[in-house]
Amino acid sequence: MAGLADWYAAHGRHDLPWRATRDPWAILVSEVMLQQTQVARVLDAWPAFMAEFPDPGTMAAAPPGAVIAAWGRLGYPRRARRLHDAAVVIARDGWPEDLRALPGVGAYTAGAIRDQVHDEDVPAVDVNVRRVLERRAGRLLTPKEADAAYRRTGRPLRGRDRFLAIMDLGAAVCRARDPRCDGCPLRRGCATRGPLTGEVRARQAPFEGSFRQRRGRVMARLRAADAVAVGELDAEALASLVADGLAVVTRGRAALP
DNA sequence: AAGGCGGGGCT
DNA sequence: AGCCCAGCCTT
Repeated sequence: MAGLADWYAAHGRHDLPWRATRDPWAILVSEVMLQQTQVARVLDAWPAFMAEFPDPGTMAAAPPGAVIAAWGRLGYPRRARRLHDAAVVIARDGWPEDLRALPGVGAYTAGAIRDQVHDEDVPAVDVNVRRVLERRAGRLLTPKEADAAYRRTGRPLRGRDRFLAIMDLGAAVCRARDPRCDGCPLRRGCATRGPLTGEVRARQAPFEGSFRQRRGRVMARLRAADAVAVGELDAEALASLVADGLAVVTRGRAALP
């Protein structure tokens, strides 16, 4: 069986448009969009979004609401709000040494950007990478253990290629459901060769009828119009959006900030 | 450590 | 009718 490097060369997602650039802004946008959102949906949204906000200065000069509107139905609109906040920071101060100083950028996203932009070789463990590492190890891993396992995986790949190869393997082969172990380049040395016993994921409450759905409906109204009479909207959901900086209310009318 | 936060595609 | 998704932030 060929190694991970050969598998990645043949089966990696080399078609994804944000992989064709090393522009940190373009990659930051893609990573934030990809937080808890499938690749296929980001693929639909990223090009037009980048055309509207090609650099941090352009986004910083726009009101947050323009970014929230452009975010569309990607979900978790607070990501759009934080991305605008990040753009303001970058436009004013430049890129911080520690990317986690940017709103909406945590340990994973910071590592993913460093790997992809500068070809650094730092662990970036998302749900896909974690699944690969834990199944290979045969047990659940703490964050520190996962970082150590990451460094032992995929050699001689390093940096950007190591990150993307493990990521793609997790998405296409070492899948959450129905893993395709027969075609896995890491089969040799894998402890489980299948789902890990006790591999559980926090289950989310049903969306139908939820407060999240109510918030989403108000967001959709605000995206579609310049302003909406407060009386037409779900008051609790609107208050929650205002608290998150996703809506403003002036003189009885609600709008994007 | 746990809970909140969209929305859609796939089974 | 669930399951799962390139997480992050607050409590």
